[in-house]
Amino acid sequence: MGGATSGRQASSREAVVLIDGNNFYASCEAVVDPAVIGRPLVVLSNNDGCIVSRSAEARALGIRMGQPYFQVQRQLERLGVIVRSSNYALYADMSQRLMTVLEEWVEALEIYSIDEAFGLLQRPRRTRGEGSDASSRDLTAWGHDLRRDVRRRLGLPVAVGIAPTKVLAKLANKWAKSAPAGGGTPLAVFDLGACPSGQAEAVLAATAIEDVWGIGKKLARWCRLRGVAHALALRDLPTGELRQRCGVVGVRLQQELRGHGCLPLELVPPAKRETCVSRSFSTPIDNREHLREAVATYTSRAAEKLRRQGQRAGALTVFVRSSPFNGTSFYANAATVRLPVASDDTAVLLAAALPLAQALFKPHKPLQKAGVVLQELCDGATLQHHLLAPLPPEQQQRRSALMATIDRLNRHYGSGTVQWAACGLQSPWRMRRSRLSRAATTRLADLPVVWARLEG
DNA sequence: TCTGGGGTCCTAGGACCC
DNA sequence: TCTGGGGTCCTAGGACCC
Repeated sequence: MGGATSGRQASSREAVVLIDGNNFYASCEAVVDPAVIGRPLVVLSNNDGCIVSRSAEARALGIRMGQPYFQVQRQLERLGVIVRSSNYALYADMSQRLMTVLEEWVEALEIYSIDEAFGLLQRPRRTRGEGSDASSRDLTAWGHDLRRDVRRRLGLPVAVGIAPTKVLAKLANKWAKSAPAGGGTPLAVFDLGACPSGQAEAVLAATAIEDVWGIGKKLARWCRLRGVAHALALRDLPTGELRQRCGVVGVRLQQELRGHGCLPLELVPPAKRETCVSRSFSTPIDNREHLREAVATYTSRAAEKLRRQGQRAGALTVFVRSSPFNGTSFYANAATVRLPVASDDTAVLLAAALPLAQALFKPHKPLQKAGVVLQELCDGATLQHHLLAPLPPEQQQRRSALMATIDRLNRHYGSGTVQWAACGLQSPWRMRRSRLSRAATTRLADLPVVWARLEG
């Protein structure tokens, strides 16, 4: 078993708060290009594949999340919707700024994803003579202050959900963002923990089972068949039955719905167990050389991530697949190698990955996607010297210094400034990002690189 | 023509050991 | 002769998340 955990559970006097960015990617685009404020805008996934974020105005036009772009391209043009390729450098930077602000507002913060974080804070004690209204007003007012601060400093809209547990905080946050039954604007801040119990139950009863955190497609279908249509019914389902179908995960979820916290806040992100880089190709790959280039590119990106995380990999998997959509015979395959000694050296990882790419390629099986997964990750500081090490210690140190220099150059002058020859240049399979926003909050040096790609 | 990417956790079942 | 049963480790696959 692992060592000490960094998790922290809310005490009975504490509240869990979930803060997340509304339409985060679309909102980031509006921050760097105020001309789009108030206009319908969508952000596309990698390769300009699907819609992954919509401004409120785009939502109001009935544009659906996850919809393939090519299916709605015409419609978007007709409606005058602004379309952006995803700009992860921008979103990651805005995310970091957001988290920095949030840290000032809570006692402990768990960064849960690029656009959301859980926090812990003390629930104000009720003084004599005050009803639940007073306590509610306190944290709700706190939430509105926080929203104003984030809006003023970053230009981002956020919603705030407050409750005794994480699952309930997610639910409260969803409630805060949904429009009230009679119409009107959403609350933006909602404190479930301050409601009288009848009112809290009404909120649970109004939350569709599909909207409960932890209930995905499969479990939602089972719940519906079982007559469990909303969060309240799930909360009150016999535990034995839930355990049968969903195991401990389901039981924990139910406990959290009942207000008994069993998902602690992870205050220090746990070390990654694996790291993956994968992409779909802009055009299918039907040639061995291109697959080698793609796998080399993903491997060197994965190696960079590994070094940034301060880790080494003990095993490496390459996977490939054809398109699942075009009806012809589907091909998917993967191969794994163990490294004799865990490594974070791009050259070592390339030497392991390229033969796998070679072996996985099949003529007449055009590939749509490939990826590299680094596994059996361990702390980079340990395991420096080993009897089986391929290089003597002083040469290993020179390799590490070389990697660090390459990483510095790429960070400073833009990704791809220094790269391995095996990665190829100007290859036809590289990602499509035809509508990338230009403005960057990150380093100026990134700008020429972006432009060069667009013009090339 | 064109349908995202990167993770985690849990369980079941087999191999192996004593 | 007797052919048990519990533990651990590993892997594959399923389900979920944003």
